[in-house]
Amino acid sequence: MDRIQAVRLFIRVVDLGSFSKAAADLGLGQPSATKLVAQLEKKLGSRLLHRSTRGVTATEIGALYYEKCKLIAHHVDEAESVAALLQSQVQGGLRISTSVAFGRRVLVPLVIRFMKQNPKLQIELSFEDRHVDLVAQGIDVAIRMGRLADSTLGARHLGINPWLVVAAPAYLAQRGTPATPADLAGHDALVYSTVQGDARWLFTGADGQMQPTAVRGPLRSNNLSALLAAARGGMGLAALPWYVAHESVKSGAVLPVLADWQLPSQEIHAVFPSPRLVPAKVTGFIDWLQGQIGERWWADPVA
Amino acid sequence: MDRIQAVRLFIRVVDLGSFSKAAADLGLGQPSATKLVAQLEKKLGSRLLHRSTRGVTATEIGALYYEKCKLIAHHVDEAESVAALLQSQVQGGLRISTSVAFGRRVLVPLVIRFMKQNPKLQIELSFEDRHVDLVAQGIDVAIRMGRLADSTLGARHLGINPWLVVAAPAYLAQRGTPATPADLAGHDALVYSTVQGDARWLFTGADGQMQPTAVRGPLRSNNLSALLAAARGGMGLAALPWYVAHESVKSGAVLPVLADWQLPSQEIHAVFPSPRLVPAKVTGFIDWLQGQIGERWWADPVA
DNA sequence: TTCGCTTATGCCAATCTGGAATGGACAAAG
DNA sequence: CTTTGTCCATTCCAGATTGGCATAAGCGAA
Repeated sequence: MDRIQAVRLFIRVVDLGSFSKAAADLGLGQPSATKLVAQLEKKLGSRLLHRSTRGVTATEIGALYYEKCKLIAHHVDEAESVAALLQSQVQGGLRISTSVAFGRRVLVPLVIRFMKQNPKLQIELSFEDRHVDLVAQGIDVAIRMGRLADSTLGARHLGINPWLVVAAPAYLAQRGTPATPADLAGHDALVYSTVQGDARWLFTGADGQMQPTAVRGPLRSNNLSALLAAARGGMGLAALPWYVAHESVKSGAVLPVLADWQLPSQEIHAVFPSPRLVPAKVTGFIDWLQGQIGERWWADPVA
Repeated sequence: MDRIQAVRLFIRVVDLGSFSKAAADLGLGQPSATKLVAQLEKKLGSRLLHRSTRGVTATEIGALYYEKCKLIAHHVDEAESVAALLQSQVQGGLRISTSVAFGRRVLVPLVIRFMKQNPKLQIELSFEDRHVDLVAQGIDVAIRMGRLADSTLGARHLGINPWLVVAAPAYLAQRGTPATPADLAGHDALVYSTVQGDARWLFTGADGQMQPTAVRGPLRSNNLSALLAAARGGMGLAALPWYVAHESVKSGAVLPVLADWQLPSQEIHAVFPSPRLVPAKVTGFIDWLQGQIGERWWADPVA
């Protein structure tokens, strides 16, 4: 027995003065209405309606209870609309977690545009390269690179994050330009410790042949901007995401190396707690993000 | 699924931060709690709680909904207490229907005493000798004489209403005092049309022998006081309830006649709509009435 | 009278509930 | 590092409940 529906039914019965009409109004059978109100009365231990064969009228207690019921129904509607409001509109707080480099270079301009379109949204951007616990940290959505860990979290594929190897022209002039991964043995590598912690770059040739290549060099860092700066300074070769290197490549500060060899691309995912019943602000943000990220998003982040 | 209980459960879950504790608090199993809240969320289409293995915390929507839920629970409690209040205390309006003579002579002084003991009670006394429709007229309790009609109404036996035959001493001196019902043939009878519409008095002798006796006379009335007045005026013999005749008998204005012969006593009943779930004000009044009406109530109405 | 509309009730299949047991995950303690 | 304890989610099953159909009965209107 759903007592809230019973309350709603009772209100309609009093309004219409009839079980049958009220039942039809709420889309259930007349016997159900009779039984439901009878149960309500039993629970209250008090008769609410005077039954006659010609209709029903409220008793003294029933009339008072009717007023209270209208209050209850009103508050229930309000409570449901609270949820519906937050559910339907993109508003409230949205906590986003992202990796440092991707967030700083790609996500920040996108988020700023999204904020302008949704003034009611309060965004908190959290930069963390390690994978944080979404639930524990109260994160609504995290943008993550690479393969997803087995998890009960919800996820949406956003795009591909391609990588390349770059070096400064001065470095290449001095140390020569490698033509194959094997040539890297004699070169200095700038290693991104977070992803390439094992100091191996996995190249894929034009024939699809995978070729893991051990690298070593003077710098390891978990900060891609630092690696880019080092590469621009001629400190060695760096394997970087395109979105990090693109500007420097375009300006000529660094040159692509081993362009015929592919580094493994990372998948970009939006991850959020619980795949079911996701708030509209989260799905809205992710949907919008998908629309913004095109095929060559890394070439022009603020397209 | 009882949504009100679900709301109450949700409140406890948020308060205690645990499904298990809240379930134990409300006296149900932990799986039930999990399912109930899950259904609540499904109905709302929005996740209310962040689950972790260490406990639960409210989501943003859940926190807002929690506040609303406390309001709802408060109003529900209030509505139930409204019913309980009217149910437990004798207060509100009490509509009583009674026959004219019994009401005027017996019930009115009793009701006045009852009113003094229950100041919150608003009583409406309706005098009607015919049997009214309790539901249609909004009567809470009716005091009825005689055998009950087959009915779905609730009823309580209050006592016995004995009758007797009286006449004025002057009348008896002039016309003689009848010694047996058969003697009535030569007498004038004052007929109470409501009960004795067929002009027959049903005597029962000391041996238990029933003896219907046809009577006739100069006056028929549906008002017992009028018959008493006529009897006191020497107009004839009247069959009256003891409570009507008692005072006049005591003062000697009329004398009992055929004292060895019994007229059929009427049963006195309190009748009320619907035998189930009777409001406390009704049962309270009837209980009190039963305590007031003793064996010889008709001899001293304001005992 | 007959008709139409109302409420109350018995009955039955389908559904749903609620509890026990299990699994899995995590945190604190040893 | 392992153990232990706690907590949530899921599965499964018996039992209760629901909701609708059909029906009865009462009452007012035509």
